[in-house]
Amino acid sequence: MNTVYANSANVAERRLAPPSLAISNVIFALRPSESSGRPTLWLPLVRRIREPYKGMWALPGGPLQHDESLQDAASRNLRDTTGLAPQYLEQLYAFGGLHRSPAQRVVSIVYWALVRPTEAALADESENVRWFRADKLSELAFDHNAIVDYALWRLRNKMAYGSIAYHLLGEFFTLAQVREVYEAVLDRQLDPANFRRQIKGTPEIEETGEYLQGGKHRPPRLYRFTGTPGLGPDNRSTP
Amino acid sequence: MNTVYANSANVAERRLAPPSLAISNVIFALRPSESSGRPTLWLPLVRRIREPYKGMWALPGGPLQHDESLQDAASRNLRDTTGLAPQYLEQLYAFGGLHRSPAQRVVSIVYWALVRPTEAALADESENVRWFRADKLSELAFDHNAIVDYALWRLRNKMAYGSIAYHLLGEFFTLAQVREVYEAVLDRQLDPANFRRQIKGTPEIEETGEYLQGGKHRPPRLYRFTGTPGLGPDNRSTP
DNA sequence: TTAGTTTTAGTCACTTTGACTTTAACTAAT
DNA sequence: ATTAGTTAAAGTCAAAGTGACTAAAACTAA
Repeated sequence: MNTVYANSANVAERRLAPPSLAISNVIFALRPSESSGRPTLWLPLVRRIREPYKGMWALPGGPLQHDESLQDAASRNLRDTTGLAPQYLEQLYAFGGLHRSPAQRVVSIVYWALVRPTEAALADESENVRWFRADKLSELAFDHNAIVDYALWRLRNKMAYGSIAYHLLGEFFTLAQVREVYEAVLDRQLDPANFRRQIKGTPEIEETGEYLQGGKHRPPRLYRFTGTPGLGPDNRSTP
Repeated sequence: MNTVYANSANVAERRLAPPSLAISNVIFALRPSESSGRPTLWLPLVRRIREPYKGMWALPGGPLQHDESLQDAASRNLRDTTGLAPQYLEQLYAFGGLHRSPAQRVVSIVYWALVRPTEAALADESENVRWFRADKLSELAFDHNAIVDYALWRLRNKMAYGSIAYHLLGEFFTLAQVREVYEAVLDRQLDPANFRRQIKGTPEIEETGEYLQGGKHRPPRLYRFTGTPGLGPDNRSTP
């Protein structure tokens, strides 16, 4: 039942504050690694400016406003903290352990997002907002390391099945670029020829007449993704 | 404090109150269909005894207590309302649309559960708690029809990949019984020979020396499931 | 004893997958 | 201008997996 049980709670329980509700975001984007130059996964974090965990890095997030849905809250927070409008946004999980935050009980509904590299390059960065490599994070505030781990697990999972990699790329891309996304996320090399065969088998990938010029070698053909984002219960309107 | 808002009779004030947090459960179990006798999916619903949606059927659920995790709250509610201790319990989704409940904003964190038929048979049933066929539900309270639809989608999805069907069966089962589970959930016939080949290929299925006696035909061998439940972020301790 | 039914094993064509080879098309160096 | 080097793109081949089907084995009921 979804009704509020405020009346049925006994006095002792009523004195305790109800858990507060917050939204957090795990935002993935590709950036070239400083060392190899190959694309790798990065995510933006914000520095906490108050207790608890003051000074530590944490996932962007904030309280849920009364007039916005969960998804809207995630979108807004994304825009507010990083200036990003994600290409892909999906609910990850609701974290509600008892001791996630000292003193106050917080239930965090976490979303995960994918943004294109062009957008990620424009993202606000400042003293208190910075991008980090997703696989080389230091200790974060709260349980945010575990949350990022789970988001990475979901990303790898969805990548292996669904067609999600394209949301990390621009509108036009080469098949080698798609392969680099897979290699970055799955963290292993893939055979170029076999990978190409598989990708070309998916109907959501469309050949364009264009070729990527300016490279050092044979110019690769450009492709376009014509599919739609995934289908959670909130956005099943797009079939 | 929550009582300030909850006791307020003013709807406008309640709109501004922080959303209240509730837990709901979609509980699946197999029961023989009245018509065909073949196993089909059923779930327990509770009748609402107060507004809103008074008199209508709804998913079991209730508020989140201050001293229990989300998963614990789901377990407890399951036990309280139906007397069940599920074989499988996993978070489904957090539903937080603005108008899910009239007057008050409610965010529901929904869990879904699988229970064995032996347990399901023992479940409490009363004037206000009854089991219904999952594919023949009437109009439920709130957005609970959509929630059940999504839970069904997840169940079918997980069934197609992971080894989850066994949580709807007892400790020992025949391969034909496993096939019946798949047929009930996926709602299509499967070739017995090919299905058997596939299931026998999974390492989590163990042959026992026992055979199911008392049937009308050749006695089938009994098997046992040796795998572990799925791995959400909350229960990744079992690898 | 026989007919009927389910369990269990096996066959065969077709598809998919991983490893590998070959050719095409371009740039950079000689 | 030619050649070496590199990537793009297509193709080959064997192994593994899948769907449709056949057939034998093992039981009950008539």
